[in-house]
Amino acid sequence: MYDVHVSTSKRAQPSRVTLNRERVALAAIAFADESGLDALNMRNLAQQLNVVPMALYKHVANKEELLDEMINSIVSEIDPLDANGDWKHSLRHRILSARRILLRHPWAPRVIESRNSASPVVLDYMDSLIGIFLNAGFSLDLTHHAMHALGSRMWGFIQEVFPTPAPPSDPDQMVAMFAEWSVRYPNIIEMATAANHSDESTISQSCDDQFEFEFALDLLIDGFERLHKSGWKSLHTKNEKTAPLESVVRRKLK
Amino acid sequence: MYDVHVSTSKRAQPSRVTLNRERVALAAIAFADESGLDALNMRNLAQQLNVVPMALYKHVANKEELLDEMINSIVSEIDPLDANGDWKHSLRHRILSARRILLRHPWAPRVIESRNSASPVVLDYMDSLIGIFLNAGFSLDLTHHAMHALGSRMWGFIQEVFPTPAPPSDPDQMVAMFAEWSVRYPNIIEMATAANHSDESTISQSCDDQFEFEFALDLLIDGFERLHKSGWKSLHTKNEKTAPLESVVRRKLK
DNA sequence: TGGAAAGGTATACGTCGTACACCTTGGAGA
DNA sequence: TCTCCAAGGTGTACGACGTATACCTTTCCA
Repeated sequence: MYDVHVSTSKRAQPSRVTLNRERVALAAIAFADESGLDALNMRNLAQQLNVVPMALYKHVANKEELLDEMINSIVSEIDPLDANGDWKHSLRHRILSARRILLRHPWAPRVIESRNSASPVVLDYMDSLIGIFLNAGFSLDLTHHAMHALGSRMWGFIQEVFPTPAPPSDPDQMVAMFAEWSVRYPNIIEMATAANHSDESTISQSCDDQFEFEFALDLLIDGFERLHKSGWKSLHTKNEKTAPLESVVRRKLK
Repeated sequence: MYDVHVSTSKRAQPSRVTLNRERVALAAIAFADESGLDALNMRNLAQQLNVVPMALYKHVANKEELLDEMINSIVSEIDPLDANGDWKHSLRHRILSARRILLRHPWAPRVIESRNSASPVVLDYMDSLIGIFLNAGFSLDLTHHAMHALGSRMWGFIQEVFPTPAPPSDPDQMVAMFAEWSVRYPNIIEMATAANHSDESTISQSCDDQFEFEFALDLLIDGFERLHKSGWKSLHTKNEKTAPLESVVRRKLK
């Protein structure tokens, strides 16, 4: 599987120009980049490729698989691991590379979150991140918790839930809204308008997503480092039941 | 708006049993809890309420609005802010309360992430979290970045992206998979089976989501505290353009 | 040269959200 | 008491979408 363009011995490449799984995925990515994920459906994509909708099903089993393939394609663009440098740099670099790619494909977070199992390409990426921790001497459990703590940030994004609505364009309405919000949501308003109240503050209306991302990422990474250096171990009570995978495998192997 | 059950002076409550926005939302929540979000559609929900699908549209404009209302309903269950106690406790308590509610409604994260603007109920909750920081003396910009850093965690969840697939139930297949993965994803396997390799480790196969959540939450909260105590200010270059909301309001008000 | 496999096509079905026109019911004002 | 009207429920139908199924076409190897 996933050997998309090896030409098998059974059959050479057909001379006729033809679709394949990769070309379909790339077209889908381009289409989603341009027209948005909601506009991406099998009919539109087929039209884009000058083909009838059902033709796509010769290359992907269904739409879910198409979405999987789109994610595979962009995940494999993430910068490969550079072995040089300390773990903090490697980790940070890898994650920020993932982020750069996601910024080019704004639909990707939604698609990633809707997947329900990881493909080999995705597992490769996760494995490499885990490897960064383990090679730096992190304990297995700290590594485990660190990966969870990164959450979707390890994919280069966090979902910004509930963006506050954009202020209305009509000035009168804006003033009305401002007045109402000042009473009902005083803290939101205070924070949102901070840029003009204090020269020390750096918040602006259009806040810098990249900065926010790195702020949280570094907070976490520094936290990991501190825990690691202090020899942190979780006090978490041990779950007695044996891990099913491991136990069965042991039985079979002996 | 949102005055769902005030009885207007124009018309008393009809004696006939009748639907209203709230009953529709509650039925939708119950249905989604029981049958999953995918099974929630207007036809099924109508059937649940012994009513024809189009009847629902007398109470919600469309399905999106129904989803909004479902979120409103569960967000307003979050424990109210307790003024006593220090900010860390208040913040932690509020967020863990949100989490408890989400655990009862597993569909909620997906719905929350699909909303594209915050309702008043949701803004109330955000305002109260911001208030916790500000009342503790946090600077406006640190508060701002802290809110972003919490990300979806402030709603009591993080999306667990790409859960590794469950091992196959057939033991032979499981062994095969284990062997393959050990080669291709050595770090994942090492971490996943850590529980059985070391008595010091506390990782088990079914890892404790609640622990992971609190681990990351506390890591962030401790980070916030450290930055606050050290008088942290962002070095982030100031965005010169004036905030549009604020500037227009100032012009109008003077 | 034949035939099978790969790849493209045509038609059609089921599910879903929801527009639109309609009917029913129950109180408020005459 | 009658009337009317608005709130609320109904029935039908349409368009968008994913995709099953059967079919046709091209290509290339045996």
